Amino acid sequence: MKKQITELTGVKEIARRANVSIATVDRVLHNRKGVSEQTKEKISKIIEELNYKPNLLAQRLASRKTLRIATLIPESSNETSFWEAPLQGIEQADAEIKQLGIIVDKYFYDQNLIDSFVDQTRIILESKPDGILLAPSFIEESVVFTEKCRELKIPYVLIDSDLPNQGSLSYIGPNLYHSGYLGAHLVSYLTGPEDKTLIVNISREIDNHHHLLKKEEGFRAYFKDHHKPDNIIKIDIRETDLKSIEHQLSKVFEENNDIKVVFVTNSRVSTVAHFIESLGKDLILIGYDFLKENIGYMDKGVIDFLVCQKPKQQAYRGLMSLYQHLAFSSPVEKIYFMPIDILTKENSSFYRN
Amino acid sequence: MKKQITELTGVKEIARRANVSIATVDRVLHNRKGVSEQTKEKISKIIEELNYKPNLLAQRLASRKTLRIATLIPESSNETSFWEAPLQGIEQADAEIKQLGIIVDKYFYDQNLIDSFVDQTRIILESKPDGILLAPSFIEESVVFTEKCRELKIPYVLIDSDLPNQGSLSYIGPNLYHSGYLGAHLVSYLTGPEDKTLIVNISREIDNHHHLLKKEEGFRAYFKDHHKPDNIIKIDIRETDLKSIEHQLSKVFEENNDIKVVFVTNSRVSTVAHFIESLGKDLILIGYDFLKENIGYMDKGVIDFLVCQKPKQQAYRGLMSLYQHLAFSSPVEKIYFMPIDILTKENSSFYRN
DNA sequence: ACTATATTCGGGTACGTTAACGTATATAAA
DNA sequence: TTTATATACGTTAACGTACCCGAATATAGT
Repeated sequence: MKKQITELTGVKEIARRANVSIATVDRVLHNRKGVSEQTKEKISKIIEELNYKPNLLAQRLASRKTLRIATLIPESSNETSFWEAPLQGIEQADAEIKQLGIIVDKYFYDQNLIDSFVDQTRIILESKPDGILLAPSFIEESVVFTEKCRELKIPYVLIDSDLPNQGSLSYIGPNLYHSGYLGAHLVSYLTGPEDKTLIVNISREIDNHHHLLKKEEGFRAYFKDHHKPDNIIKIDIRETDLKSIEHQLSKVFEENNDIKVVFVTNSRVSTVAHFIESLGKDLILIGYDFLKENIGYMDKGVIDFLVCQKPKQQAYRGLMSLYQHLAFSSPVEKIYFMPIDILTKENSSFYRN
Repeated sequence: MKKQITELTGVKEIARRANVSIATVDRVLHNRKGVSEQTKEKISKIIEELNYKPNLLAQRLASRKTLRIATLIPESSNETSFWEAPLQGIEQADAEIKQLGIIVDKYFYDQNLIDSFVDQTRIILESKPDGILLAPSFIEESVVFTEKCRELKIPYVLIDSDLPNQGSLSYIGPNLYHSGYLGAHLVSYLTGPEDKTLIVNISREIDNHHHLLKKEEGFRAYFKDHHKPDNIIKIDIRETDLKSIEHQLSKVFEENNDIKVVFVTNSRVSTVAHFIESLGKDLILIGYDFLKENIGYMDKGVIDFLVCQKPKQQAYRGLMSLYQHLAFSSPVEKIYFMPIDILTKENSSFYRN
């Protein structure tokens, strides 16, 4: 004897009301073919009326297919540990959805080797994943890659930096311009009219240099917009080893002794901190990203502010929205700008990266 | 003919290996009685070996019981819209888990009427929910309530402010002391040795005044810890209407004309902003919370910084961890301090409350 | 030895959905 | 008309777990 505790909703109920079998209901739900226009309409109407929402549990359970998502981000090098955070985000998301029939394949490339990026994209495409999470450091190569994805109808989500007009499912990351703008806003509180500000870009040409340029652009725009004198000096350092950096910095400081604020446009601020500490001057130092090294210098009082954009969350969110999209075809925000967080010595210990 | 695509794990496999029925395995898994020591041990061993993890989807699907969670927070009044955000968080979580067999019952109390709080707690207890999310504004009454919850073995999560040592499942909210400490840190960047700072507490006695005191404590502690002269004036305003506030403020400013920074210890900073704007002085104003009114004054440049702790997230997280706990008995962080976010004119539009 | 009761266990249905497979009917081609 | 072929739809096993119900066996009481 079957006890029917059946809800008043669900495919069964729809089928009952429409006087058809659940299979037919299923067909219109997934608009597969094999249903006459007439019955299709009838069923659709009932679905509407009942405001039917499928039971996600049952859906995933019954659907035998396991989804595969590939992730491609830089490996964290000994030069910067920045990419540890996104990796953690990926791993957290992985842990949460693996029990739901999703497999996450992680791929990495060397930020200094374009070829490694291209290689990995090839391997990924061969594996034919259902979705891709991508940190597109190399712009041109990424464009090529994402075009192929679109051909193959593989949805992809970008994190950390955007490729405009490339039809990604979503971009999740910073608004670089505004984060620079914010940096300048902070600086404006901290400087008098005589003080000079030094902008430091540390990056090999090969990196996604535009990242830094966007920030600098925002930074300068602030002073322009507020009609403030921008006593700004700028230095581009193209060798990312400690020695070159210190060498170049000391040159700048010899030539300018009225620098009050130093604004470093990326996470390599800790090396600058190292230099400034040895300099012994009382400067204000602003940089980017919640890295152990940086926090260390902030706790010591060498770094004053860090601007940060939750890299771990970016990756986590990216994977999750990919999952939501693939598993339940739920809508995804096309652009999700991360909040621009300001870290100081006094709130960094509460920060969630 | 049954096609068995059976995994190598799952109750079926355990049953097969142990040479028993799945019902018996189920008994062991939920350690219900009705299994001999012998077979119990045998099964347990196999479970261990296979490192069996139940399929959460199937588990929830098969479990007929729907969980009920009650939430109790202040209603948002016309004096402050602060509690709109937590309510949004509750609603978002509700939307996400309602399809998973969870019912969320929302209750509200008037922050100015203790009785309304007590009434609601009584009603909640009568409804015998499986879990409770609570914003415990009234300390003593909340203690009484949570004690009853413990007697009835109903787990509860606290948000916004903590009841120490009350055996809650979790506290999710600010670390008030540190948020005050951070405020002082910001102030220290913005003041010279001669400048005075005004602390403004706006709150009826009936509110959870300790909230403000904790912040003030942290604020003062900063100056002490850093051996800075604390040119601090403080004012307690016990009438929360605009008129009283302006009256009291103007008195203070008449008596002190060297005030440089104003630190308001809660979200009512917008009323102070209104006053300061009319005053026409170039002061630095720091306050709390991402409210429309406050953001308005920040955009106008009257409020310089807002400290904020994601009230929406607090409620969302609280409900979700309650759900995770009840549905899957997953572990819950006992204390989850929210990040202490710094908002300025330039990053507020990217903020996620 | 025979009933009464407790203990231990298996069979089987249900949760809500998917999808393979089969059947009936309509339409077109011979 | 017969046969092929597409179209429309229904039946049913399966996903992995929960738990009711009853059967088999053991133990105790007379």
